[in-house]
Amino acid sequence: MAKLTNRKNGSRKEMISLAAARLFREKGFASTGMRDLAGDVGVEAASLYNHIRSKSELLQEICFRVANDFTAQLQEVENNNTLNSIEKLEAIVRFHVTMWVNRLDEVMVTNNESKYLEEPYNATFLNERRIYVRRLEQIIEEGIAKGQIRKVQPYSVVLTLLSAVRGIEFWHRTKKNISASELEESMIIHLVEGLKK
Amino acid sequence: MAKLTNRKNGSRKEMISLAAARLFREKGFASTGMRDLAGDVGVEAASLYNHIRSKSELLQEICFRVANDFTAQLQEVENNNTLNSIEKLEAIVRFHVTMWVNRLDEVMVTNNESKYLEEPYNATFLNERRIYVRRLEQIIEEGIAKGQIRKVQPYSVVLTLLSAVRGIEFWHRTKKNISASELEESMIIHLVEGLKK
DNA sequence: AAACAATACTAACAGGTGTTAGTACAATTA
DNA sequence: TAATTGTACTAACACCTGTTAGTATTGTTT
Repeated sequence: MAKLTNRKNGSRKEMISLAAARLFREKGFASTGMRDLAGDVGVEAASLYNHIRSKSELLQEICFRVANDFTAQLQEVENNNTLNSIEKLEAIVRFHVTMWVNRLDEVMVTNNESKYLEEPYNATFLNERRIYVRRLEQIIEEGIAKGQIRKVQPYSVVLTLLSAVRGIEFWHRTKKNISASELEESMIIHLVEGLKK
Repeated sequence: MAKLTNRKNGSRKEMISLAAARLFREKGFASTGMRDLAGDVGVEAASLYNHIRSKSELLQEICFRVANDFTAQLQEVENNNTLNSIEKLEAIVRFHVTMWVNRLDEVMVTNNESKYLEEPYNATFLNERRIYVRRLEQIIEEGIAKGQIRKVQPYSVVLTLLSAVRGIEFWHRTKKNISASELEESMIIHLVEGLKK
């Protein structure tokens, strides 16, 4: 029965994870009950435990899935030698905007609820984030050294870039005024253009 | 006994509110128990109710205190006719940075936990925020019309400005690399300078 | 000294929490 | 067909939640 069941199990678990991401975003991790989640999936709370190990596991999977996607894309950009430093930053910011636009639930949960990760996951997560920030700083430092980027405070610029896209959270509530691509272009101009030398 | 008691009561309540802000930020509103809060204040949970009406009331006071401070400062800037549009934006961003640096607990609670406000407070809060954003947009629109600001998407720029300062949250954990004033100058240059025509 | 108000305490409440045990049923595999 | 596996259910658990009632203690005001 292996394959069919695994497929079924997989899709069921995906449903649960998707519903969890939405609920964790809307109500917060701590305020989302297993009975809420079960209701959304259309099942009794106890039945969830045929598919997941715990509520915490759901949060772990969301946070590290998102973190891995960000890290993988950063790796790609770093390896792409056809891009100069500004173009690298632009590619990274565009990816962040895309993630916030297309995967709001997961990304917001990762940003706002990761503190509820149990140890050692929380420590691992914070460490990965620190390394991610450090790698972005290095791109900026390299750009400054090569004369492609203005003399700026790399750490401060990274913080600003990473946080600025969080504004997309509010855009999501009232999408009508401006399209996703307009938003993306506007943010690129505002955040990246000014770094050019 | 009115005055002395009120003073005592006031300071006791301030202590509770301060501890609440810190706990709400660290653990989140939902995960902060009245017994946690009481422990921090050095008292039994039930004793808190001699000073406050409910857990919700604590959140309300924090959120609206912060919201009022932001609104009051915006009012001042709007009324100051010696400032052009760029200078107005700069003053506003500087104030946001200062608030995030000096009153992190309250500001973060206001940003991250306001969704736990009970109705009608939640609706009122969201409405005030919408109006605040709208007023910032108007400053930008006016600056564009007067030729002081580049042609940008006002809404997108406001979202970016308001969210970018949230990066200060992470700076707070490791203040050592860069001072508050360096951070402020860096953010002003990155976020405001590029808007000049 | 008497009265009062503020504030702390203990005990208890009704309801909610994540999770486990045990069981029944359905579909798939041998 | 028989055995196996996945998945749903009900019932229950130990614990935690914000809050109230009732009471004792303290320090201040009349």
